[in-house]
Amino acid sequence: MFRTHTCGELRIEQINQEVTLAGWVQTIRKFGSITFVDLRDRYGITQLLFGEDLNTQLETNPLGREFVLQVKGIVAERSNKNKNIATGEIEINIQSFQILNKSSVPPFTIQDDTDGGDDLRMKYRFLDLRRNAIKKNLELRYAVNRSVRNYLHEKGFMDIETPFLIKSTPEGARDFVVPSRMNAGQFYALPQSPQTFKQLLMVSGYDRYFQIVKCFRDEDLRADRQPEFTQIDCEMCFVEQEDILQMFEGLIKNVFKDVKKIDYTENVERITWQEAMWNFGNDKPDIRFGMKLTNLKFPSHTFPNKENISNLIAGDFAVFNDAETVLAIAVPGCSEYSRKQTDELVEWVKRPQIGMKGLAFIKCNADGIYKSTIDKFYSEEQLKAIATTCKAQMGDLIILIAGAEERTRKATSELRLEMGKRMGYRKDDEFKLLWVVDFPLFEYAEEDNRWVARHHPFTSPKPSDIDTMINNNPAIENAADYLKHPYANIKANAYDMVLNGNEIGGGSIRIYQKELQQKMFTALGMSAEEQQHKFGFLLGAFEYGAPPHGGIAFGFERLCSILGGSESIRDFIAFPKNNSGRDVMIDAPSEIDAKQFDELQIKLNLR
RNA sequence: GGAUCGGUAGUUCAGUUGGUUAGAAUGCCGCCCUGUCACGGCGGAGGUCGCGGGUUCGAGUCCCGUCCGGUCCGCCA
Repeated sequence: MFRTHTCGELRIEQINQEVTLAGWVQTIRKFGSITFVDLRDRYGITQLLFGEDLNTQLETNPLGREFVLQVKGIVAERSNKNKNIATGEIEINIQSFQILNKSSVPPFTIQDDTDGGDDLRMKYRFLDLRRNAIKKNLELRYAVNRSVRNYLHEKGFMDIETPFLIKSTPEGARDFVVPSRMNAGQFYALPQSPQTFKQLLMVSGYDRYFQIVKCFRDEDLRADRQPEFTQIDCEMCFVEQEDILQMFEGLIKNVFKDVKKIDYTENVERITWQEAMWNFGNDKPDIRFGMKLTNLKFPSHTFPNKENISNLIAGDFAVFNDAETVLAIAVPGCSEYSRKQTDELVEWVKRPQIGMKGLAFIKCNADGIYKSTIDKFYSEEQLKAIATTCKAQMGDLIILIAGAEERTRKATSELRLEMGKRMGYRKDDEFKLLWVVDFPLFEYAEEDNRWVARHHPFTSPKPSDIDTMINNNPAIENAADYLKHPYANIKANAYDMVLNGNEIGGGSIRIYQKELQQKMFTALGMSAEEQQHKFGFLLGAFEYGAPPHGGIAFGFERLCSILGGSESIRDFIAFPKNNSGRDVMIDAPSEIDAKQFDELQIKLNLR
């Protein structure tokens, strides 16, 4: 037998047993005639004791870090126990050992707090993966995977694989393309998601489908974005939005229970997209804390059902008077902020990523005095009225931001998150789920002067908006007035699941009637010929008894990273790509042989 | 496409207004050490300061270009 036990399982109960272990040398501590070696494998670390009798053998066969070792010995109780590791009460008195393989000195230490930088760790990812920190993340990933599979299996979902070599559809993200040798001059695309296939499966009657599946998008990357990533992709027939929300908040709650031992019993809060934008300036709000935005001034067409209260800030302050939007947040207990601290916040919003020109502050001092940077323009009564509207308490610091609607709302949202972080309201071990519902169906793409689907072109409008969609011409005469077009207010049967301010999943009830789907494609500027060419297979399928259906997809790595309390999804991928989409370990992408080009009948034309 | 930060020993970093022989920690090598577990002690080796050009008596340090990496904006239905 190669090994009788792993390096993580021996305890005091196994004393005096003869065991064989195999693993990697973590550290060697030599004390004259005796030598301690920590032997590591996936399961833990066990201390080996090499006695005096093995010294000659160790001299001819010296050990080094990361050597692969097989040892035979007797489990013994330690005289000095190590409470920090699970096997810390025992050690192995080595009788014989064999070096199974040597190792070069690793370029960084294989430890929890490694000395290796990101770049180096990616290049030697196979060594990085030996580290506990990464192993723990992959274990978490597998635990989430198992939990999801178990839940969906229990609910009658069926895992069906869909193809990776599919047809390119320029709608949405940029496709990765794969040239076809047998069909020279033609290309497959790698799927951005199995969207159309899972809808076809619904037409086929597989009424509960799921897949934990790779998706590919050729867009620029971020810490939380990889060119290939995994989705938990689900679809159901004969369901309404409510059925989906119930089913899949159940899924995530089950993951909390299985993986984090958290009993998430409360109902998941729901908020409309418009309320999210109004209260948080963001369609994926972090609701672990309050600090909601106060809309002091805003363009009326953005929130047609909201009352404008800009008279509250009427006065001589040109910045507010000229601004399209003025928003405020009340930060609890920060009225004592020094000039230096407020200046620092101003610098923070001036960074190009935020791009605001400045901030105004009102300090609601504990003694009931309002002290502000805009005292010159507003009376004490006005400041008090603003503070009341912002629901500020004594001791709060009100921060006011003014500017163009979109940018200001975004900046305020960022500032809210930043202040939430600084105030310690965003704890890694607190989890708050949220459904954001009733997204707009369309977005306006200025560069093309046309509508684009906010979610995707298969998303159905709210039943009450179907007539608006069918009876109106999508054409926009005046680009500046696109918000006045009836399409701007059409709401979709779409929903996102948000966890701690991160979109972890999104989906919709789909269109299942051919005519409505055609109207949708037309609205997106597709001619009848284009529709047939790109999506003829789907429109055709809708002629043969397509059932009402809908679904959702979760970003698997993102979910794992939030559960693991990490910012980066890379730590949850065994072999991730870097910022430029490179795998620095295998050095991909790379050039291909002239022969390959020849077979594909492709000629490079690099610019 | 854009902004920004970084690149110095195997590794992580420091390096002053431009000025002698570029340092520390850790790792590595050698010797000593029978209870360590971040072992300890003594000694040693280890550098194209990313690359190219420029300014200067003199450049790790200043300037220009370039490559690589991180973060962000645009982009990501």
